[in-house]
Amino acid sequence: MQEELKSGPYAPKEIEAKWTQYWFDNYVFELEMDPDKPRFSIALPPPNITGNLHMGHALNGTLQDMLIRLKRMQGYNVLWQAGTDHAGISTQMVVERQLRKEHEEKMKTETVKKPFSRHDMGRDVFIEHVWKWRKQYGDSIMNQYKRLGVSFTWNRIAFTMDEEYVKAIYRAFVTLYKEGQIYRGHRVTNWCPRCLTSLSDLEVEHKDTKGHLYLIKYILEDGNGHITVATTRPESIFGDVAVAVHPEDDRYKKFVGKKVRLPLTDRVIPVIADTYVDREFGTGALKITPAHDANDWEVGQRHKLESPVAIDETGKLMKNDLVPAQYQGIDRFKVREASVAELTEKELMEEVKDYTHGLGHCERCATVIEPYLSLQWYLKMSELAASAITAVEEDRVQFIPNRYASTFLDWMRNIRDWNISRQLWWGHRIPVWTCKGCEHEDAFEEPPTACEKCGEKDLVQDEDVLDTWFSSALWPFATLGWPESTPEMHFYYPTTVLSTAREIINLWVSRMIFMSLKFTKMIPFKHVLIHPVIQTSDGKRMSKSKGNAIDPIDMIEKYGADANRFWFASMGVKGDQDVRFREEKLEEYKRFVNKLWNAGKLVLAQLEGYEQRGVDDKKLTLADRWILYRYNDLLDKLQTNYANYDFDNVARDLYEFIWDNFCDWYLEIAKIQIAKEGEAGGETRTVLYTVFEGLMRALHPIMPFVTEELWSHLPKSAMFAEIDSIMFAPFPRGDARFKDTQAEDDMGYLVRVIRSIRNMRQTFDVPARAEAEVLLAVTDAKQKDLLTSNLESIKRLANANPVNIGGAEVKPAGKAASEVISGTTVFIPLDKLIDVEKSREKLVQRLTAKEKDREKVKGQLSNESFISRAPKEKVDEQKAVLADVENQIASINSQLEILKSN
RNA sequence: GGACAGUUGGCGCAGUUGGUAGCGCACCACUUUGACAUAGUGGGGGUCACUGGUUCGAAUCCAGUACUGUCCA
Repeated sequence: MQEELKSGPYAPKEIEAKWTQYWFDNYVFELEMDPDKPRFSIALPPPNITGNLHMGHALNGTLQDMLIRLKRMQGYNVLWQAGTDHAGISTQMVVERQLRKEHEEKMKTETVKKPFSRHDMGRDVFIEHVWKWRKQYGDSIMNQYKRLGVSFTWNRIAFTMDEEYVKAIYRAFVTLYKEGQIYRGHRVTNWCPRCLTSLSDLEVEHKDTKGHLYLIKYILEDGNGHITVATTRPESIFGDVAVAVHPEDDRYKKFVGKKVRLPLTDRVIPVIADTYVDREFGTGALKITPAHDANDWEVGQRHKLESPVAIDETGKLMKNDLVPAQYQGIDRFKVREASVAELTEKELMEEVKDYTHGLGHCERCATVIEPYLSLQWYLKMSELAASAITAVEEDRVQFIPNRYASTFLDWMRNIRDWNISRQLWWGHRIPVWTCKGCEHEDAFEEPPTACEKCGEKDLVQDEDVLDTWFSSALWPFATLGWPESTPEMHFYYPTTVLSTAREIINLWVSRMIFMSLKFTKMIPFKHVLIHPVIQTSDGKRMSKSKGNAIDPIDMIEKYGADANRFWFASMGVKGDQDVRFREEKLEEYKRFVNKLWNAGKLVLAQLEGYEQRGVDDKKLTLADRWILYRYNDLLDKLQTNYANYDFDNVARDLYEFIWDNFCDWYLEIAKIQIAKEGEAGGETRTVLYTVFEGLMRALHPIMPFVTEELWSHLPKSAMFAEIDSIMFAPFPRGDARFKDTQAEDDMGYLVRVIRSIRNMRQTFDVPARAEAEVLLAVTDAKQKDLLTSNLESIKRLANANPVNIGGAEVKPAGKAASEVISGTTVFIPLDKLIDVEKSREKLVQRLTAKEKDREKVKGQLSNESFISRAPKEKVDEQKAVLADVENQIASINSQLEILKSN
């Protein structure tokens, strides 16, 4: 890989393609299990096979990759288990849509007349089609991940429908079934009339929807008046079995036990009392429709009422005795309109109020959920939830940020039994068979050939499939081969950290915790990182349907993977719950990568023919000592910040070090030093090498491509002889030997002197190209020494020449601008001063600001309580500040004087 | 309705034990010197949402209010 380093600006596309190819060609993503090494493992939240890489994936992928690359470099054996999820509903919808389209094409040309139905096609044929689709498109998201540069353990990509994975699911199901934890129940569930399946509570999205509250009169059977019932769903009236009031509601007490006539039909139903009724809501009287409302169903059970179904699974009114003929087979929303008209006409509608309420929608297709009475499989939650609650309460599983632990706990403590069945074909079919002979029912890991009880061969398998989340709940251990006792399982389980979005805490994280505790007796991961959600630049949720989603692949094309990754890192884990996407940020980090690239070119040019050796402390200049100190300080901070998952600080510290310290100051001074050292060479090139080479390794987890490219061109010491990629080079650590706060102070002084000269030059409009004459009056011997030994730097970085250093008596003959820096007076003679007015304005402005500062500090120092009660060091500090401000004011004033006399 | 967050220069954000408010973009001025104009240098710009409290001292701690957002019901 040693062709020439490309000249010109950084070109991410080529370099990314080159190294991706290299990494795959060199099998760098294979699993290693060295018993002597520490372990680190992450299970990637498996993306949906129908999905494309979105911002959330890219952000989460970057954060995990940073950890994986860091740990790999720190000598850990790492496993990053990636793969995809079969996504029952989504995939079935996508394939059905495709098949329907093909079918409709056929309808145009052929004699086919009937519209598409998967039922006509048959279950087996349909599933074959889904598999075909999965083979063709199911891995596209994994390929998109490659563009981001993630270092998955690529040879272990898993899928929730893999043969081995399926075994885990059936083992889990059968175990729970045999323990009586899984049961079949007749319940009102969330039903999607479009997807024709039940959904769990979490797959229902509550959206505030404008609707109406209808106040409908239910006439008493005996003709003596009526009860007005409030409802949002008049079309469900045909499924009513009672009117319920609160037992202590004085308005309605007298009606309890009487009967009312159901409007629009002749049926007579009782008035019952139940504390479930909220007296404040509507009129305080509720219609009870057990088959179409989960709460009503509970009321119905308590009062031993029937549960007649009035709306079918497609959302149309039933064709039965309950429903008047004109409404039978008509869609629920049409019937709502029509029945409202009819009620109004018959003067049974007392009032229609505008009413906004949270209405459940199918998460996948946005259809309004129809609560529907049906037979479903449930997993009991009380026992499983208890174990997960304990694990989090005892901090065995920790959330980061910690506040999400309570989100988790609140949900777990109020959890209801989990509906795990879906009326779909794509997924893991429920492994329960019923004997046609004796009706004996049981669950099996392998399909049974004959009834255990009566020997009958004709057995029928349940039609439903399992909720996709049931299978993903096993992800961290099923991917490692459970229930088999595999070496991978022993080596890498429990995983170290799970990184995901907060919206998935209940849906997935909690379920992995209790499933893992149940089946492996271990927690699935120690830490749960919750990362922010990326919104649009105006703070809206990105969604494909709204068309406002940003495609991360487009952004990688435009700005490069490294720039994108750096932005993701800077968003980190903490901070705002929501992060707004702004393309300008990518622009900024693209420039940052380019800056690094150019710095790299300079460093590499200087290191031509350089042979690596250790730093000789005795030969170091101030700038050398300073940059080594800063560099090692950076490494220490990286250590801490990575340990705390403070990705944003990791990114910020690197950015500041590279741009502000290394490029702006050290590189500029290094050029001067190298020119001076000549061919013989001093320590500059060693320092340059030490810092830059280490920096590449320190930066690699965030920006794998540019660092790999630059590092590959650096001369290597023997230590790296066997290492063919920076990703296996050791992550650098701080070295206490380079801690040098004296260098920090001295360099700070030097920088301030240089800045003072630059500032005065521009204040007094000294042309940028002209060298300015500078006089430095310095009394302190050490300062004098510092200035003398760094004279070249001052000259070059402030474009000053000649620079004369003298004692307190030094003073320019003519007029001069001056400023006092830590006791040193900086003079610039101003014989050829250009624009007096402009300079005066600048000085006056600065004076005003300084005077404001002075008043502030003076006020503080004249406050007696401050003097007496604040710590002495703080008081002294403020006194020093005042003296400094006074000095600066005097200096500005004297400069104004100079202008006056000009 | 419940819970949790956020509110700092035009925009996006840092600010970890309370002690003269920082960064990036944008803006103004100067500079195309041999890593980089995707750059360098200098500069302007904020009573830290509001109210009250604790303290010698509050962006920082406490209470309340307003607005924004997320999750749950």
